[in-house]
Amino acid sequence: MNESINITAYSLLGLLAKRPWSTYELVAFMERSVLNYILPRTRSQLYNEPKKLARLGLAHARVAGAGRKRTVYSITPEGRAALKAWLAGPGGAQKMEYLSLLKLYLTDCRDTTAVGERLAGMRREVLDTAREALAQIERIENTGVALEDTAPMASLATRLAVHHSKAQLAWLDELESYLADPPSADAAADWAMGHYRHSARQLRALIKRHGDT
Amino acid sequence: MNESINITAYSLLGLLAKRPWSTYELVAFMERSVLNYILPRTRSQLYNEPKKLARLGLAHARVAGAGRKRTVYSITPEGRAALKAWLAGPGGAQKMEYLSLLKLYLTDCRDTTAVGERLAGMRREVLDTAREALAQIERIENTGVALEDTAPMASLATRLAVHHSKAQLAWLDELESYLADPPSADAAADWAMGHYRHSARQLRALIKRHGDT
DNA sequence: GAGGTTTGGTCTAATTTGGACTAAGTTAGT
DNA sequence: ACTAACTTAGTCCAAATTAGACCAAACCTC
Repeated sequence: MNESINITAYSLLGLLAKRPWSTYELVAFMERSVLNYILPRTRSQLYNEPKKLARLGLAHARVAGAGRKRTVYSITPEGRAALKAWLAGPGGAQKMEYLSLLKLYLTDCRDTTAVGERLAGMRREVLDTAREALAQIERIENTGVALEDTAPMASLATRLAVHHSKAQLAWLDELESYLADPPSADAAADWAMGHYRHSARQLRALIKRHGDT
Repeated sequence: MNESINITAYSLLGLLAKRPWSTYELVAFMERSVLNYILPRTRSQLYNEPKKLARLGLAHARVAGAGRKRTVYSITPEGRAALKAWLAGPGGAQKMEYLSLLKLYLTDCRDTTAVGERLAGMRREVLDTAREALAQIERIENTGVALEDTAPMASLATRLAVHHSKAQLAWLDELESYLADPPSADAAADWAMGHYRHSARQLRALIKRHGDT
């Protein structure tokens, strides 16, 4: 019954290390800040984890309530210690799940109509993501950073989203050329091989240039 | 008790549409091909889903076994219909989870040692991912595409991984400049604002250039 | 013929999600 | 002053998913 503390709980603890938050604020921040990009979590979990932190003595819960219930959490010294230990530990590569790409992968590549539609849909999705990121930034610019997101780190994390959007759009542009000139049925294997060789070359160059360890 | 068919099951169905596979082959492919990048799933689920497909009549299971047990699945006409309907449906933006970045986000930005170590770790992770992708490509090049991964789509999906690695490394290079010249405590807010404005400008340009719908 | 590796899986607890549900305060219109 | 609609601030639970330990047969090597 030894409750263990998971990634979600640690990240909430990380926010509590900066100041006390009500659960609602924590949830709103996790959903609306760049954290939603780095660690998307459902509401129900976000509401559960602070309770666990309190049970474990890593945070202190105080029901501050004129009228409506509203629980405010603050970090304890034990919490700070646990957070510090966790932050010192190793990270982990990013994992992604990309349903549209999966569907593209599984559609018959000779069905150029379906492929074209999927590509258009993916472009829309990427642009929507970009627009959302932009809206987030504009919210921060209008209200002043300090309001929700004081750390310089947040602005750096946001830059990753920008680089990602750019990469994604560049890739989509590349794919458009597929539609413009799809390989014939018997040349498909060679065509794919050409792309693999191109990818391999680029990867080798990247590894060489950046990995002088 | 109406079993529903999930994304994992659909993607396995998509593979079965190409040819019959044994469960083991399906698992190996999901783990070692670019699908592991698009839809990472655990072994236990990958072993469970084909059974469900069989129960629902979307696939047909045949125990082909000289000696050892080995179940081979093939798609049924109902399976093909279900797959087609699913593929025609909408996709979904990519979701990611990036533990290292989360930790970077939560570390105190004035602790340049910790930040530096985290950045170095992230670079290692990205390079490892790139090396793995390269190894995958080389496996395909050596054995011939046809063996496991016949679709041209696979080579295009792989290109996304390349674009992603490139973007990630460019971002890391940008972050290095943080270490070289960290903002002073009282200039931190302005410094972050500068980055936000830069991001906003780039996002607006991207949206304008690519989103002429 | 002993030991290690690969093949081909099963099983379980714990985690996580998705989504329905509540209930109180707040705002806008009549 | 009354009420409808919306936002805030959550709870609850079944179902999906993961992590990872476990198992056993077949193969390879010495």
